[in-house]
Amino acid sequence: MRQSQLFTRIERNAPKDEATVNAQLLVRAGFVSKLMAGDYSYLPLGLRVLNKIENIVREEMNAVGGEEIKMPQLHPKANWVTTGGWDKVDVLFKLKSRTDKEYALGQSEEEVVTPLVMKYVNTYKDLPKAVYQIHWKFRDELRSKSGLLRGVEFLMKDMYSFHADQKDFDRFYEVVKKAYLKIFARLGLVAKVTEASGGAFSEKISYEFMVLTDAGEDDILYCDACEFCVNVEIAKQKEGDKCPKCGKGKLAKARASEVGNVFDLGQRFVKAFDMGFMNEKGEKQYPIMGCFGLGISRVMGVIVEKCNDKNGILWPESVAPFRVHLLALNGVDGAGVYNDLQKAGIEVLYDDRDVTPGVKFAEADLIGIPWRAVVSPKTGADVEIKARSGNDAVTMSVKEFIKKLSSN
RNA sequence: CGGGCCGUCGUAUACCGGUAGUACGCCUGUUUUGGGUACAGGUAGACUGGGUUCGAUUCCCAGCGGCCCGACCA
Repeated sequence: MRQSQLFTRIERNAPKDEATVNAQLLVRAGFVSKLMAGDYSYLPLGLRVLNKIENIVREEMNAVGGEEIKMPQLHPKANWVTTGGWDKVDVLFKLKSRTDKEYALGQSEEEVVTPLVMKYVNTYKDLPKAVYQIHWKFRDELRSKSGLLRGVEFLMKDMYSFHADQKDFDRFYEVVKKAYLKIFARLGLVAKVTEASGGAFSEKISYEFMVLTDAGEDDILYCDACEFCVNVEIAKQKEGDKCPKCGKGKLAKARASEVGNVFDLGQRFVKAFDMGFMNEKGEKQYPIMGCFGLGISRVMGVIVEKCNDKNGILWPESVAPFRVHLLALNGVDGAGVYNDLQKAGIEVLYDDRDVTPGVKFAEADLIGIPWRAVVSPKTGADVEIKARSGNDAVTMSVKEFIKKLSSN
């Protein structure tokens, strides 16, 4: 893409009403624009990042057998009354039609997915099933905050699974847990699997996937020797205590942001809708249901919180809006290099604007594309390459650069 | 929702009870050309509604909006 075509522009000053790093950098660089507190437009650069995160999640959900669907965001009141959520879920947005019919905006989709999937589940032979969607969620938060980290409208992957028995749910949980850890690794994040409360609708503990960052809203205790990690809201231990799991390590306290979670929903929802299946003996039984959430837009904010320096963002290659930022300096035409890179299947943002080199360098650092390629009177037919994360620039032919990128 | 702070060109800021200045941006021209080049000219602003006052962008009240802390976040 030619940068001159972007309708957005980089701001030199950070917006005064954004305090978190993710909001400041993403707004300044033109990835997102705030419509109101907790609600952002995703602009061309930002949407590319969001789509990349989404696709990584989609690949891994497909790999564990999830079937992608898209459910309505506008829900009839009746489904929420059936489960009791209409009165109990505080964050539920409720609205009325002009004929006084009442609706809810989806903040999670058990009320829709349960009757939907169970319509097709008649016997144990139809189980297990896992369906998911990647869709916008609405939550009537009392206070949105921290840029993309807590919005009233946010993009979430939510998968729902149905199992004939607890054992099968436990098996699937382990499968998804591995998939989640793989997803976060691909996104350049380290997530800790954290024991947490199951919330009002599940008596069991849930597991949260936490990324350590001061911009987060959760406090966790984690073992410095093993994988034990617990949300302080249910922790029986305190900072400095011995790890209850391995007995060797000590528990450290940290701030974290919840990027994913897993709930064992038990039979609550299927019972509420009275939707069961027939077991081998011909008896009616209710499945065990699981819910697996992953906040796509929040992940985007968390990545920026983790990957930045004083000059701007450093996107991991897997989610960067483009792989290469081509800067044409001092009147040199970079179109040839641009075409060569594109022909090689490399995503390029080509800064073809008529601005001074300093501006291009500064804005390239802010946008944070992993590779910077410069063509100028100095480089001749070659390109000068620098990683956003590094300090050293090297000059090579376009061919060599393409080779280098394809070997990475 | 409780508490705090705040609302001035597109962005960031300044001053002021007698209606606003600066920087960046943007437009025009010259200049410059490897880390936000320099100069000149131009463009553009007091959230809304009440009140006090001869006069309000400034003071007071309300509304709307934003940020932060807390609570909340099946």
